[in-house]
Amino acid sequence: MTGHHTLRQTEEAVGERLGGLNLDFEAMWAVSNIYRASSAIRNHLEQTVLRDTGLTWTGFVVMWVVWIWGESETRHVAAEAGISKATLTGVVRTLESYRHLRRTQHPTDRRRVMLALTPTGERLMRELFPEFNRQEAFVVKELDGERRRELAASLRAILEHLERS
Amino acid sequence: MTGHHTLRQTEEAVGERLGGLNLDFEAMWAVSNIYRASSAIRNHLEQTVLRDTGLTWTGFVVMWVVWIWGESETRHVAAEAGISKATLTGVVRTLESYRHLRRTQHPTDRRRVMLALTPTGERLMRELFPEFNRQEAFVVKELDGERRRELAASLRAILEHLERS
DNA sequence: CAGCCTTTGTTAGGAACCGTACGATCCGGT
DNA sequence: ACCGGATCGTACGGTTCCTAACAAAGGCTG
Repeated sequence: MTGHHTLRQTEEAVGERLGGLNLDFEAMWAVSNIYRASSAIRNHLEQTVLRDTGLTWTGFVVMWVVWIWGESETRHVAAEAGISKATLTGVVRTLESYRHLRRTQHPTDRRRVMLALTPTGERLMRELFPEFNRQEAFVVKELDGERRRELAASLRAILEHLERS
Repeated sequence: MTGHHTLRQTEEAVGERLGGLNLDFEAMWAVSNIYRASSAIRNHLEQTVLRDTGLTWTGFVVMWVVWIWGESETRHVAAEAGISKATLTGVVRTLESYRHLRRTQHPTDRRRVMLALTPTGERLMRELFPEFNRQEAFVVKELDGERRRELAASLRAILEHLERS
């Protein structure tokens, strides 16, 4: 699970290797730590909450989006889940085979496909999500409320900036 | 690229849908924003820096690790890059076919495989990385130095906490 | 030095993932 | 009504990514 090197050792190695170059190290560490943290968190949640559910990470995220928003068009779900439409097609096929999700008709546009949870899927999310949130809380346990809000706000600023560009 | 909903709309929908439950919303937004930001940043860097290089994101990360650390054993590279050994096998095969990377023998243990950049790979990283770093700086442009450091520090705390557990 | 346990990287199979191309459908102008 | 362009979800091909099973090599204990 944990790598051979600590984060501090990596930072030292980078300093030695790139010390001569004119780089923005603060940006570098902010960005690379976002990526590292994201991977580590995803791994943690997969190993704890999702381990025995038969759901993949992406499958869970898709279920979550449909749960929060209710019956939705596929393109919204794909955008919200952060995956492409093409990927969603495959994921939905898997979730449909588990009877967690069903595809329904758009009321007026016959090209579009809507997604909705089945009663089974609804029950699954109702059972799973509290545990998921407990593990989310575990992940940020070392940060007090103020730092959690600050973290979320900084990330939101990055997201909004990238969306605008 | 940008979803149909804004982050704020999502937060409202979650509030309506989950308002009744006893959840840690601050943890939830911190964690989900880490994941969203990570995806958005990876997309941005793929579209800008990596677009015309023939490198995938993971390929670049593997190259980066070998570049920083020098000749390394595969298991270290996999851990540092955040991928499994099995995945690394495939990625290395690709990078080897591009002549960016080569596999060498471990001095004493014949099971182990070492990875090193070729001169071509070395030159590629030297050319690519400054541009990569420029785009990293663009990503965090909206955050001042203090908030960048604070962001990196909070993420480091999360990473160290997860590593310990 | 023989037997067993551990550790190594690879392979195999399946899901996720993307860009691209496509057929189906919708819509605006005529 | 029709025809052009825009938009929809899906099929396809290729890569990434994982887990599980594996063979090869090392290391330990007797």
